[in-house]
Amino acid sequence: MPEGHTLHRLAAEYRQLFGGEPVRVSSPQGPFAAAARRLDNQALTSTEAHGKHLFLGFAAVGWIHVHLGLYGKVRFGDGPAPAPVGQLRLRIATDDHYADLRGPTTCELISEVEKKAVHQRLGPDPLRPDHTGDAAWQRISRSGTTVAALLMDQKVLSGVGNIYRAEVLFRQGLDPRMPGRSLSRAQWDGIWADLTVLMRDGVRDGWIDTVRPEHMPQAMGRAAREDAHGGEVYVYRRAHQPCLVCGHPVSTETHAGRNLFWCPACQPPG
DNA sequence: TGCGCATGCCGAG
DNA sequence: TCGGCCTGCGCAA
Repeated sequence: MPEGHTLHRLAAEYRQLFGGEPVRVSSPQGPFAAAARRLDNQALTSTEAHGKHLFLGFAAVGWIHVHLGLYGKVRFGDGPAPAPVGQLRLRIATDDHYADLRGPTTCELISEVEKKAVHQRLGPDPLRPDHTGDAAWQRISRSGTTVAALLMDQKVLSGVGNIYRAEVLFRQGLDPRMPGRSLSRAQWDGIWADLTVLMRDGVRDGWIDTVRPEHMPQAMGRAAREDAHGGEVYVYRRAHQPCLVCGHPVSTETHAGRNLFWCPACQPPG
């Protein structure tokens, strides 16, 4: 489930399992093998996430920059790592733990300067305490692009994917197709504040759960509501099903190549 | 068993 | 705006 909360969880888990100590680094297949040899037996000194980007810092060498894309996954395990199976891009291991990275869009060794350049092309991240929504507002308030597209533009705002986009706009009662420039400052502040809450919950829980208790269907047990994305949501992938608040069927359309979901009654135009 | 789709992103046109 | 891509899942056949 690679939206921003996933990467912040990964940064914390890599830090917890491997931080401060020398680690074995290997890349059994693929173009990262030479870089892995340079990192092998170096200490992992820091980890951080910005939006959907993960950075693993080795002070003596540089940073591993990871982007999971749509398919990438990290699996952590206890004990000595088993023999690698299949396409394994990056393994970090000690005698006690291992972490296997598969299928990422990006896994590269970069310098401090290159890392800065990545940060500079990303918008503020609601999960980073040192970020505010101001820079995003500067872009959004002057744009004729839809709010739906702006929220997914990582140069404007980082860490929000299709689920958080759909859910925050529902919770704020905003039509996803309204242009950024017709959003009020108060509405933007509401989006940013709500994203901060929702995404922090996502980091804490490991899944995206956005439905307020008063809207939770009584009949739904925990097992039943944990579907492909993990938690319970208002509109994401609930096309044609009744809105949990008003009962109107949830709408869907392809918008800029991605599936968009909203309730036309709770999120009216204008 | 194989198909289509998916929470992302890029480059070509 | 579209196709492509590194994977994994649910579903139909």
